Amino acid sequence: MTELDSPRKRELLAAAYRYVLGNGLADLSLRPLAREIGSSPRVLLFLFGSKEGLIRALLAQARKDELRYLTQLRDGPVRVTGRELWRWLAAPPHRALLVLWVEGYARSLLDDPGPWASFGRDTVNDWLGLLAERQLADGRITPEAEAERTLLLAVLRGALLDLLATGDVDRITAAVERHLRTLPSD
Amino acid sequence: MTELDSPRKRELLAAAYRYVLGNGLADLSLRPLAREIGSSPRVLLFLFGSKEGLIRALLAQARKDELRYLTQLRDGPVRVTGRELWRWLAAPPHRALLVLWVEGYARSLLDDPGPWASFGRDTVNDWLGLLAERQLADGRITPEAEAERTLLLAVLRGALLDLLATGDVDRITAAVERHLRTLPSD
DNA sequence: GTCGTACTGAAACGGTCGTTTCAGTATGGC
DNA sequence: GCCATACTGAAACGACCGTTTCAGTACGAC
Repeated sequence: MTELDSPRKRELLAAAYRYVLGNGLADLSLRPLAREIGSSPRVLLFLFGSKEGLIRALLAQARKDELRYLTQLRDGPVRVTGRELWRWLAAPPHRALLVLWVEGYARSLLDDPGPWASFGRDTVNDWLGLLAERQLADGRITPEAEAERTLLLAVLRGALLDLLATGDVDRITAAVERHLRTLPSD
Repeated sequence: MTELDSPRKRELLAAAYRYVLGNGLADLSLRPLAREIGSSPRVLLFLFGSKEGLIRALLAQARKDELRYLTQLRDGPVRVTGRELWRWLAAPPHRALLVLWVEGYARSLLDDPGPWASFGRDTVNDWLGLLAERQLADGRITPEAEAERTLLLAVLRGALLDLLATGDVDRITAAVERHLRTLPSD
């Protein structure tokens, strides 16, 4: 029952992840993927058990990428954290990851059970948890803190959706900034 | 080149739309769909030209559903409009439509060209346009109005994402309300 | 009655899918 | 040398896909 990774598995997962960032998960199929990353359907199934197992591994990787960034954020007041989060979300190199994120999120709303099942809820909790820590560090444990962080998360997610569809960085950044100014700064 | 609808086409589109609201668009396939709505792949292709044509018609229907609601909103200050929009988004009967909406949005970020292509951008503009009208009616044409409506849209969309994944109506409604209170009320 | 338009059924076509079968190779420990 | 472990290639399997072919039926117009 061990799910431990072999070196080859890690290597192919990384390559598949790169492929998926460019091509999306929706129409992923083993033969084209394998061809592109120098492998074969046979090997992918051997290493990941099934296509579903591979997708699970890919989504876990996406969530890990996201979490790795979140946990390395410097401490600071919520307003500053929010600003840094938005800078990260709006950075062009992260575009592909975030499109993949939206795709996983959308699928998770309908595919229950399945490899996508808890993806949406999980990322909501990841982010809310991070923001809650920041609020605690600020000494803010008022009952309004939950609404505050839920709202900030909504602003960031909603702005991200807008950005991914329209690309209007300036318009959307101004809107995010408008909200950040209502937050405690220290 | 006429795209005019025949009665039978309208009828089958309505049935297919009902089916898709329950089953999602991602794995839609003609045979199961046709079986469920009492038709056949042959007829669907005859009427819609191709599967892509059918999907286009379904997405147009979803956007029409949404717009029909938006345009029948009573006039009023932005704060009230925002509150009514959230009430609509959070209403359980609209859940299926909104999940479909997210699915279309996600696909539109990657499927260019294709039936999904402009879905995301279109709905952003639908909503921003509506909010701009409300602001004008309030006599607000300040340069900050654009940031205000972009922010309100982000709040609503982000809150919707949260709601669809977690179902925590109370927590999220409190967050939305928190933002609405910062808006002009008359 | 004949014609055009709208719709339909059954079956097949070529293709892709995830997965399996069977047969390997390469490597390192003993 | 031997054996287990890790990985791989080629080919096939059965299922399902969107689409096409061919052959209709129903019906109102004239």
